[in-house]
Amino acid sequence: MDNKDLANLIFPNAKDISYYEEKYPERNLKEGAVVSRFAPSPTGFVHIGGLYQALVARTLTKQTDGAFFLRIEDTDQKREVENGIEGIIDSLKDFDMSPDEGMVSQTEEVGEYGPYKQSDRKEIYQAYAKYLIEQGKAYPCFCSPETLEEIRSNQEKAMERTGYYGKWTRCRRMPLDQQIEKIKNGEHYIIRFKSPGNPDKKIKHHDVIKGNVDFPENDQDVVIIKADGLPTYHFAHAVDDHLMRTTHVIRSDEWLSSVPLHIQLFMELGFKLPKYAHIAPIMKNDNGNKRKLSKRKDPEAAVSYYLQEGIPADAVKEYLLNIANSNFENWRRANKDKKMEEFEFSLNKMSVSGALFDMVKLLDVSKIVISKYSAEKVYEETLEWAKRFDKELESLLEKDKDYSLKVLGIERGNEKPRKDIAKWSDVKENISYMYKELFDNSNETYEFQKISDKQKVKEVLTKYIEKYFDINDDKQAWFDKMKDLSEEMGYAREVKMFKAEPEKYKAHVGDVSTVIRVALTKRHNTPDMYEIMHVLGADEVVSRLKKCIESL
RNA sequence: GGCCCCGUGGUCAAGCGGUUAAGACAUCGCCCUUUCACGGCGGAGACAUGGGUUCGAUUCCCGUCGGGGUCACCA
Repeated sequence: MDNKDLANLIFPNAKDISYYEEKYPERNLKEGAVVSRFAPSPTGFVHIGGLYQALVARTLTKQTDGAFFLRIEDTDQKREVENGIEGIIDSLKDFDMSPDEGMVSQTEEVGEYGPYKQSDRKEIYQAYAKYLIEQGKAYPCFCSPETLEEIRSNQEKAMERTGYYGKWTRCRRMPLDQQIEKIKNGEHYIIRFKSPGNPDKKIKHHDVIKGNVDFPENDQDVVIIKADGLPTYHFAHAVDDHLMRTTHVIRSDEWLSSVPLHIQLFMELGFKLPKYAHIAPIMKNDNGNKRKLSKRKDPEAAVSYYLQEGIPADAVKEYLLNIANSNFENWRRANKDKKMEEFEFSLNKMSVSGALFDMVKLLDVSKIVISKYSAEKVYEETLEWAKRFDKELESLLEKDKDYSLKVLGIERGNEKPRKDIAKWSDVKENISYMYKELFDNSNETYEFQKISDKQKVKEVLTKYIEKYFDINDDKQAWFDKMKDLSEEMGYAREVKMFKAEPEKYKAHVGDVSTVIRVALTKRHNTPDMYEIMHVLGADEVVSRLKKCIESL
């Protein structure tokens, strides 16, 4: 009787690990190619932090002609959510970040290193667990949850570290025949790793992001195969990332403290250790305290939130890239028209501690991204958003596409485009006055500013219609007439003149144009009025101005 | 509590023993031949703290304080 008999008793059908080692050979990639992955659990929506990790991993693999795959970590079936996998795949697609290999739907996958869903890899984990048992590096543990609880409370009483380790273990040194007998008797058990570690010794580890970190060696006999036959995270990580030939494990820094365990697992399994990059999570300020963005409390934790709000995926990615490598911003300013993929991303420039999520900054990034879009692109994107979230806007845009393109094209496509759209949900409010039906039915009122005396307003508008308005004027002529009108009314034709002698003039050309602007749009803030008039057309301009006069 | 990580303006951050301590967002002025925006110029605003080491510390070491992570048959 030896460990081999025990291993055979526990996993009689498991293959020899050499089968898998041959089946999943080293990838044939060029020197320096990064193989990395996004490995979420299908337990709900994709978290912005998950997208962040995926973006970092994917960017790196793209940059080095490596491979980026999606692995589904569904070893905890209790927490699994319906259509969880589809949700993840769709979210990645929404952000144009689909993986090169891995799951492509709830049940299908592509790639040579699968299965990419852990629950489909049961036999693989068992083969490696069997291997460990044969080597005497893992053992069956018969402790019940109650026993474990008892151990824990004893440890607490004795003021010692909690866990299943060293002298506290019950099954670690159980004689072989006793183990076999218990199994034959049908007792329940799980498989534990027999840790060779000594916590008095330190291990040095270099993390690509965190730098050098020293830890005591792991001495916990963690469970590697659970009662349901599925592996725990730690074991699955070691087996999968080895067999899938991952070069860089890029994950959230909550895993940093299990690195000693993972290193040990890789060593005992005879695997080559991948590089680790532990990313600090994106935080939120909560009453002066930092905390992780929470799925429960923060709507902005879900990536779907950004799409709902109408923030372009590109903007979210640029913002995230900004957090990841702060020199991205400078690069972006210097390379306005390049694709963000051309930015040379660097893992070790990533911040060691977690950044606070800044919606204001995101929106600023988004404004810049959108300002560079053509009218067509804005039209298409807004329409796509409206189809899902704003039916009224959808029909408004579709009713007269050419007109909508003109509206969205105002002050766009030039050197200094406007930056007043941060998200698609801003668009309707932004352009509604340009649509006759919305303008006519709006309950906004005419709010005049400096020149607000009814008689004066009426005079400005009447004179403008009768004497100065001509849709065929070029911009300079149009503006000169605005000045002429100001002068005729006794106001300053130049702002400078007004500033020099405010008492003499009472108002200036800007105030006059504001009167016309308000009459035309009921707004104080609008893009260039000359362009607006041209998009509206002469008839509509005159009709709006007359309507305003009547209302006075 | 044990172990580990972190601490530069409101936020994101450069900096790596000698700097007027960058830059971006936000904020406040001013300017830019109409408003707003864009753009330009300028202002205010920071090295958590106490000890060392050093001719000299934001940079190195230790303590304190503060923040975060982790200690499951969850990932």
